[in-house]
Amino acid sequence: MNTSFKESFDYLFEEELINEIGRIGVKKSFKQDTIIIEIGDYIKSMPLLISGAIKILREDENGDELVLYYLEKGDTCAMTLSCCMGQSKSKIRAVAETDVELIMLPKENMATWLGTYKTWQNYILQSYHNRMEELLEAVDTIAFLKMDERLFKYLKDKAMVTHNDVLQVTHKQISEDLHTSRVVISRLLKKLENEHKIKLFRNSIKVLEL
DNA sequence: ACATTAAGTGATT
DNA sequence: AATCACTTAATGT
Repeated sequence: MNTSFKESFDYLFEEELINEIGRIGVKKSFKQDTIIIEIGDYIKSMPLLISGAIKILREDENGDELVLYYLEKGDTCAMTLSCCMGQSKSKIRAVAETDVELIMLPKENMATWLGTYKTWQNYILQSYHNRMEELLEAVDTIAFLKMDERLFKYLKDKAMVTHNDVLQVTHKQISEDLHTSRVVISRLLKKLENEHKIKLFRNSIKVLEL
């Protein structure tokens, strides 16, 4: 396999495992905004994220979306893990937030590796732990924070995963991610701008306070 | 020049 | 916080 992969996982796994992943894994790329996993998909392999960021969404019966959390380099998808264990379908949608590179591993291997590689076991358990934390954070955000705080957190998160304080996004797109209306977003963004936390442009927003 | 899309705003619920 | 109705500004054809 290639060097970008090693760089990403060097510090996580022993050499043997790295080599095995290199042998078995299949590298895939996704362009920005493409859907990587759709709700209802059966999952036959699990992804390891090498570069880029992935947005994890939930959707209700009307097709309205809500962003749960982001995945970054070195992360894997906990939904995939639980899908691989059981035989259930994906209950979330994964969309490439930026251009994405990842390695697909057949689900058969990830089960056997749990026994053979200590570092792998650690990684999987740790991933579950992290995802769980992020999920709780997402619940807190939705349940306890007001819309303006949610919005600012959303902007900061987005700036974080893209490593760019200038976000290429319209008010309408934001309202869809946060499951609210465009007018509300426009108003709150205006307020944030007056508080000098952000700067507004057409089709983009610069985050000033990170 | 005209149509389309993004964004701003007051009023109402 | 959501919705309506309307305005203004930017951009594409």
